[in-house]
Amino acid sequence: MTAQQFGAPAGTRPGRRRPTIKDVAAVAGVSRGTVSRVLNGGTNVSPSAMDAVNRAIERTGYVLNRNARSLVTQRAWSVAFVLAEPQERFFEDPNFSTLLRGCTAELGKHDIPLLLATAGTQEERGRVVRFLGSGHVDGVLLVSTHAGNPLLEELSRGDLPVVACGRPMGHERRVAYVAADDREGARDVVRYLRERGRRRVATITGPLDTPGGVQRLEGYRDVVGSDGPDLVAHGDYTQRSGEEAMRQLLERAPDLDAVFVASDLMALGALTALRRAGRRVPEDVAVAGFDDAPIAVGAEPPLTTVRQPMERISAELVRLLMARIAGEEPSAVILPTELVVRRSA
Amino acid sequence: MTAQQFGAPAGTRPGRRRPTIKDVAAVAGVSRGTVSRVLNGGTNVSPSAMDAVNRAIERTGYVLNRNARSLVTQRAWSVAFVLAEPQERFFEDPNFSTLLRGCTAELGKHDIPLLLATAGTQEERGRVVRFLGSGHVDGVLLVSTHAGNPLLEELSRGDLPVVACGRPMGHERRVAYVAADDREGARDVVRYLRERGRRRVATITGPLDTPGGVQRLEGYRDVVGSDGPDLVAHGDYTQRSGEEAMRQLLERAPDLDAVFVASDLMALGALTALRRAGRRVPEDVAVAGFDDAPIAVGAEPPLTTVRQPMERISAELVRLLMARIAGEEPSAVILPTELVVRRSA
DNA sequence: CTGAAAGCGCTTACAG
DNA sequence: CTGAAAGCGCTTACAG
Repeated sequence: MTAQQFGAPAGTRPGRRRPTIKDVAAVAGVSRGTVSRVLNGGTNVSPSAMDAVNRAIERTGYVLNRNARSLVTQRAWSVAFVLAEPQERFFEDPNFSTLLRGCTAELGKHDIPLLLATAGTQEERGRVVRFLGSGHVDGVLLVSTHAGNPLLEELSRGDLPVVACGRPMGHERRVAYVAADDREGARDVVRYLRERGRRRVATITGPLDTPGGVQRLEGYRDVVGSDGPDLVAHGDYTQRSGEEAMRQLLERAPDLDAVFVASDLMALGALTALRRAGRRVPEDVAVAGFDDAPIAVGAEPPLTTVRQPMERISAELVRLLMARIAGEEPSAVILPTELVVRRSA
Repeated sequence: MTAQQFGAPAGTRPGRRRPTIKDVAAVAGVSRGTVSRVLNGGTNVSPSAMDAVNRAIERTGYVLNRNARSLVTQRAWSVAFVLAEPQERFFEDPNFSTLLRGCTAELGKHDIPLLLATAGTQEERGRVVRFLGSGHVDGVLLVSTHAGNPLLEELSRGDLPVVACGRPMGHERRVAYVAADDREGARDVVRYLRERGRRRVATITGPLDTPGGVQRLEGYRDVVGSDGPDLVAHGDYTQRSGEEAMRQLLERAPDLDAVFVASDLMALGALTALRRAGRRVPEDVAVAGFDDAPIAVGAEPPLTTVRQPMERISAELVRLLMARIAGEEPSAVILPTELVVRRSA
């Protein structure tokens, strides 16, 4: 019996038919059932059968057809990474790539492929919902910063396991999530600024419909109190918004001597505004960011910032998702941040 | 006959069994074959049958099971986006996210999911090769800048359609690719610098085992000639390397009055070095980058640069891959760049 | 511990 | 234009 006997499947070179479980069984001298058992952990197979099958797999170059497996197990053995941002902003954000890389690597260890999907536009969202609903993935890693994202609503209603990156505002009870301890991180850095003798500490927040926007502001207020509303300006996490917010702050409170910015990217913008205004950093104004993005090191001067443990966040996201898929209830993981002192403050 | 009669598949709520082609057929009053035909374009089905099926699909909420389809068609209906970089560098690179976003969106239009895989470490590469070899994707979009990447070798040997982003050095004949016209782009910007009266134009190249490293240097030489080797320094596309290269250039050629840097990220580093050296940009030294990355706008001063048409690159990558999957021969697409003038030069 | 057999949800010649 | 039927490559009770 040669491979030629079988028709070559479309798209494959003739004579190169991929071996199936049947071929392995024939070579090993066992039944297909037995082969399948060793493929699935080897419970209830004798050492000798196990051995024969493994050798046969080796010899035939067999590789499992996941479609066939998925068809019967009703599991996709893959997960989706969904970026539910209305803007293209997130792709500019260094946190995004870090997270994506971390999750890809982490899932790779479990031999689970990551399907990337973006749901920026209305149209994309429809496609994504349809896709996710059609059983192609066992679960989804959801990145969506803004509160009230319709995708989060739709997903949390279905029975597809979801774990969110960052607190899913308004859905904390129903969807699992992992987040850095934004509030505590903000507290740390603002406390640090005060300890270094800064008296007029301003802040540039993220959007107030995002957890990072809200919580980092709360942390700031925990230390500074809520007096001096002139010391608070808002950005949208873009570099440009940081620059503009800093300009406003300097106008409203020319005597400020420090600023805590809710992201490194915005802090970069703030540095530009300060430079334009002729303020020296850190001599005149100390600047601290949040994230410890790669750009923090390259900034001039290098940024003092709050490090989010992105590797651990990725790992926990994947761990939680696997747990959800296995049937566990939603849970939350809050990870500690770390103050990283460089030259800017 | 209620849904309850069937056992609920694992992981699904009881009573929520997903409708299959059989249910649709029953509701429409046709055979499963007919349903399948309308699902696959509707050739050879009467208008009335077509109608009945479509209504039945609507009514039952039917959604196709791709695993079942793939099992018989031997096609995965998905493609992989493989990042074959030894370093984590590429995730820092703004081009990467832009490309990834573009391809995701473009594939989305064809309703084809993108599987993201990284092959940075030896271990990951093994996993990726195994994965790609197991028929889970119909083709791969390969991003690998360095020549002699073992993954490119392995993939171009197999019969899986591959299209590379950027010239696959040493494999131009065997693998399809799309790239920006690096050489022409470099020529344009260097010519521009000369026209603006700059006489001592230096360059900072990318690694010389990458197409961007080689070709942008060639473009520079096309205009400047190959004299003055003291005006050429090499970087590795990181910001830090750009800073260091600029430092070296200033030491070797203190009289330089312009520098063409092979990437915006490195140009950022060059700006830092120039600032430290007390040179004004563009008054003392004009600086031009390459890419027109998002950071180019935020730089101080904003960067004059060469724009790579990333949207078109993504679209062409996907188009070429689809063509390859459909059986067409490998081909190459070279896309024109565009000079973007800002304040730095 | 093992094999024979049913079945996962589709597609596609084949006959009509 | 349509239906009956085989088959894609696996897993998993069921009997032994």
